[in-house]
Amino acid sequence: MYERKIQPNLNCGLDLIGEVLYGKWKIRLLWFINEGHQRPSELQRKIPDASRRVLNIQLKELEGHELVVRKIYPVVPPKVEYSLTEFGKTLIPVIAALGQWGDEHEDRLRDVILKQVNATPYLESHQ
Amino acid sequence: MYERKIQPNLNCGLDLIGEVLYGKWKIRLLWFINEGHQRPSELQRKIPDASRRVLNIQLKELEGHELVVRKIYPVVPPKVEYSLTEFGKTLIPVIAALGQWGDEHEDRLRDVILKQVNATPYLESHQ
DNA sequence: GCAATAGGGGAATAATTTATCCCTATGCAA
DNA sequence: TTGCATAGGGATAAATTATTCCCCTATTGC
Repeated sequence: MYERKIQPNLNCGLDLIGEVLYGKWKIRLLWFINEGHQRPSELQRKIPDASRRVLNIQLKELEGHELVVRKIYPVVPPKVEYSLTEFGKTLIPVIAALGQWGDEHEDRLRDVILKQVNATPYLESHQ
Repeated sequence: MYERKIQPNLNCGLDLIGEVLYGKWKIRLLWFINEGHQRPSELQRKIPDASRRVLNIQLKELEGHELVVRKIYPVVPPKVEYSLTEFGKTLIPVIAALGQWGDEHEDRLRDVILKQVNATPYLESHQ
């Protein structure tokens, strides 16, 4: 794993939640696990843009932060299931609030985001 | 500015809100601006761990996403004030929910975060 | 023996984000 | 005249995060 060089800020609630929620796919992982998609391969299918590797890494971090638990079934081929801990479940309403705000302002958000992204002239075929 | 090479995902509300809220200091900027700390130098004092530069950059992005507006007073020395747009204000309850969850679980969070951080043996004095 | 399956890990590299350093400009105070 | 406060930008380095590629486990079925 990567060795942090800059100590995290842990001053206020926002710092703290940031520490456990940052990571490109973490929120979605929590969401899908909550929806019942518990096996790694399932999660991967739900989040095809992420590589298998990152999902594993982020799941491990979520586990370390006690938001999910990993249950291993001693069968062959191996079977693993993730589920939310009680602690992790308390995050669901918060994530729901985030998603709801995003959904409510979907059009506007898409608009301003794309405006930013396209602000700098398109480069392409750089080689 | 940095030229994105990977297109952002804009599929669901969570993707969208992620795009505008990611950035180490953005949430806190929005929060403090909402609290009435509107001038850049004030924001810097409230967030001493961030460099002046990053705050400027992230404020600019927030402005580009139409969450804040920047008002310039033509005086010397220059005076600038940021404030939330109506759109930005709609985010405040969401941020409050994040902060509240963090505050409620403060002790436990600090605990699991530090456990993770210190999991890998302390390196230090590497040179 | 070999492929398929399901879940993971290591190393190297690419992408992205933050931090550092230094520079511009104005008017006022010491 | 030097220094300070205010606001901001460019270039570059460093830190962090994510992606890619390849390898390993063990069993069942051909």
